[in-house]
Formats: sequence, C-alpha cells, structure tokens
Amino acid sequence: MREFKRKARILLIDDNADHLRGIKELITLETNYDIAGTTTSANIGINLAKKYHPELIIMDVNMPEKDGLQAIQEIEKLNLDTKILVLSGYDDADLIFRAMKIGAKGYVLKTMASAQLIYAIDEILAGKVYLPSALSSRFFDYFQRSFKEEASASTEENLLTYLTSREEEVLELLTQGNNYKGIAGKLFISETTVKTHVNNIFQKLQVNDRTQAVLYALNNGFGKRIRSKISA
Amino acid sequence: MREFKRKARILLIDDNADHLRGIKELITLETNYDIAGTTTSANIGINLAKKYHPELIIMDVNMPEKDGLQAIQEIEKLNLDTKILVLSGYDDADLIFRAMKIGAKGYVLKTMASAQLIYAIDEILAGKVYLPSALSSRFFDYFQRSFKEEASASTEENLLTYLTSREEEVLELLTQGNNYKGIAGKLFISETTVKTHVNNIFQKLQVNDRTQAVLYALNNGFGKRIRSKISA
DNA sequence: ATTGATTTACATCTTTAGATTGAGAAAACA
DNA sequence: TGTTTTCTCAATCTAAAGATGTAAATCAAT
Repeated sequence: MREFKRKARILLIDDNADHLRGIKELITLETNYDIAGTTTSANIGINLAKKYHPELIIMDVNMPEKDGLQAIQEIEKLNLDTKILVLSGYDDADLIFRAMKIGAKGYVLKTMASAQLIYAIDEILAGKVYLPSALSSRFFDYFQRSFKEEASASTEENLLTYLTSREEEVLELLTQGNNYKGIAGKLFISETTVKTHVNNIFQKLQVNDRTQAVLYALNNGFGKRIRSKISA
Repeated sequence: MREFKRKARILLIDDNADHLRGIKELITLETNYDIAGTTTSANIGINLAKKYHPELIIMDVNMPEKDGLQAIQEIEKLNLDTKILVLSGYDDADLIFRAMKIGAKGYVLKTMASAQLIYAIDEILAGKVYLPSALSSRFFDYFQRSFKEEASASTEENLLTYLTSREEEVLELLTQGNNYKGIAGKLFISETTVKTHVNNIFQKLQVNDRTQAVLYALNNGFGKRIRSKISA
C-alpha cells in the first residue's frame, strides 16, 4: 500500500443516486480515502471541485443533463490540481479516446469489478495514468487507426515534392496569410515575380487559387505540423 | 474452416549481434515461438519481412545505419499482417509516441527484465497492444500534453463563437476551397448574399481575406464538432 | 559548351475578391 | 407589440488575384 501525507479526498459525480451510494460505500469501506462530496449534478460537481480542490474526481460520463466530457473540459480549464477518473457504461473507443484527450487520467467501466476501480484510483493518485488492459488496447487501436489514413495519404503522390525551394518559400508565406505584396516584401523580390511563382505553384498542385493551395499544403504535411483531424 | 494453429514466427532486427543472440536464445528457450530470422541490418530485415511475413518483428530502434522508426514505417506500408514490437534503449516519451503513432504494437526497454519482453510478445501476438506500465504512463503524459496547447488556445476568446450558424456554413465551404459561385450554388443563395456573409465573417474574425479566415478557422478548432452518442 | 531547370522580371488582360451602402423579409426576442 | 438579429439580395466601386506570354540571368549537370 502507498502512503500519503494526508488522506486523498475524492469527489463523486454520477447522476445515478444508487450508484453514487454504492461507490461511496466501496471507497469508505475498502480504501483509506475520504469522500469530499457526492452529487448527481455535473454543474454542482464543477462548483464543488472549485470549492474543495479534491485530489480526484470520479466522473460518470453518461449523464442526461450535461455531457460528462464537457464537464471534464470545464474542470480541466480551471487548472486545479485535480485528477479525473472517468466512469462509463460504454467501452466505446471514440469515447475513451476523447476522454483521455481532454485530460482524464483514467477510464473504468461500470461493469468492471470494484477491485478494478480501486486499483485505478490508487494508480491515478500515485501520479500514473491508468487504463484497464482491454480499454488500453481499444485506445491504441483507435489511436493507430486515426493515424493510418494520414500515413496512407502521404503514401500517394505528394505534389508538394515537385515544388522548387523558392516555390516552397512562397507557399509557406501563403500558408501564413500573406498577399502578393507581403510575400514580395518578405522575399525582397518584385510582386510580379511572386505572381509567377504562385501561378507555377497552382499548376504543380493542380489547384485554382491560393486558398486551395494553402489547404493542399496543410493537408499534405507541409511544415510537418501534427494536425489532429480525428473528428472530421 | 478452422484456422490451424502453428507456432508464431518472430523476426529479430538488432544491430548488436550479441544482443541478437541473447534474444534469440531467450525466445528459443523460454517460449514456444519460432525464430523466422535474425539480422543486424534494417534493410535486410525489411526484405526478410517481405519474404516470410512473420507474425512478429522485434525491432531495435537504436541503429546507426538506418533509423528504426523509418524501417517500421516502410514495413507498415507493405501492409503485411505483421506486428512490430519496438526494443529501445531510451524511455523517451517522444520516441514512444512516434513509435506507437506509426503502428508499433509495443515498446519495451532493453533494460527491462526478460520476462517483461516475453510477456509483451505474448500480449501482442494475442492481438493486444502492450506498453509496460511506466512507458504507458509516459505515453499518456505526452499525449495529453500535446493536446493541452490546443485546449488552452481555445480557452482564450475564440472569435468563431460570434459567427451565426449561416456564417459557419459559409466558412465551412470556404475551408473546402470554394469560391463565391461555388458557395452560392451549394447553399442555393445568390452570390451577393455569399459576399455579404463572407464580409461579415471577415469582420468578426478580424481578418482581411478568405485565406486568413480559413487559416483562423483551422487553427481554432473549426470542424471539431462534439458527437455525443449518449442515450440512457 | 550546350542543355535544362530555376529564379527573376514585366506587360497585358480577365476574372474574382473585397468594401460599402442600402434595404426588404423572416425569425427570434422581450 | 415593437425591437433586434439574421438572412437575403442588389448596385457600385476599388483592389487584388489569376492567366498568359515573353525573356534575361544564373547555375548545375551533361
């Protein structure tokens, strides 16, 4: 068992009052943690979090009144030093992914054994991120699938490779929202020259205007920035 | 038809010949898997993968000749039904993240106990993704940090919220590279109306032209709608 | 030494984009 | 009910963008 300076306080948020009582009892009887509060309302939960800064919040994400994920985001924005464990009825990969993305430190199913929940609480309070093996697997499947398309997209002929280095410079400035004059000024060349480059870029990228050129650039790894287009 | 089970074949790629022998011996003695081949060269490894389609490849990523991650990407592009377990000397979060991103099914440190390696092999061959607890924690920290900026960026006033729903539709079509005529046609309104909307969008987003509007939209989470599939 | 690609530059022309003003109709709101 | 917001459309104007052709200087490679 781990030792803490003081007993960690846990806030429970679950719209099901029975379930709430069950978890409270479980934690009271089987662990050494304190219950900072319990509520069936996400909004009240957020206020309680503000007030008590609990070490951990156990949050049900299947609430009709308010989306649990949204509640998590609001709490995260407060920048309290509070960890959040998601309790959910669904082992949906997308739900797990989104919960972890917005900062949840763990995700446990309601159908899982209570020992699983306690273990997750221990791990999270010890500073780790905890996903049960099955859910972790689901997460990574989803994670890798979401990058699969990107990879295959970069497999197909990337028209950006046909650009000369000067054209790349011009395109970069285009992707920063510059007009002809701005680009000419930054590259110390005439505006007509920029027009020539831009027209050549259009030909090579097979687009009709600068907006499409910029979109093509961004969608094909120009600047190698990691863009999460997971929702699409 | 029943799939007949046979011993899974493992391909080892590690530039350190001694280490290679050690792992081979470990797998031969301690497990029931076959060694499909061993090589100290990433390029030869890729060819062996093409030839034998092993169930698993254990890949060292710390090779001077060729970047292990690059080798993994090349193998992944082949779309063999081959799983890849990364063996690395570094528990660097960025390295772990990139390895998982490009499709590695696991990541184990060389300093870890051999039992850890065997367990990882078992899990991966069983169809799971396996990261040792400590590395999993590192991965999620990195993962969540990489989304933290996005979240904090959307914390500051997002001008997109001032757009009316119609303006959002217009902006969406702008981010798809449409010109006035295209947008007018798709929304069944006149071109002049589109111009009005676009000009209002410019005012609200405080930009001067469509390219800047599109860039603002993309950089501020436009299109990331929250699909909530929660029903009691 | 010649070829080919790149970078630079200009003129001309057509089209599109953007700014501004005004205004009617419908829907939302108080 | 009146008021405000939103959505719609138009005319007009200026500025910017884009298409096309031509061409000179540079430089790498054959």
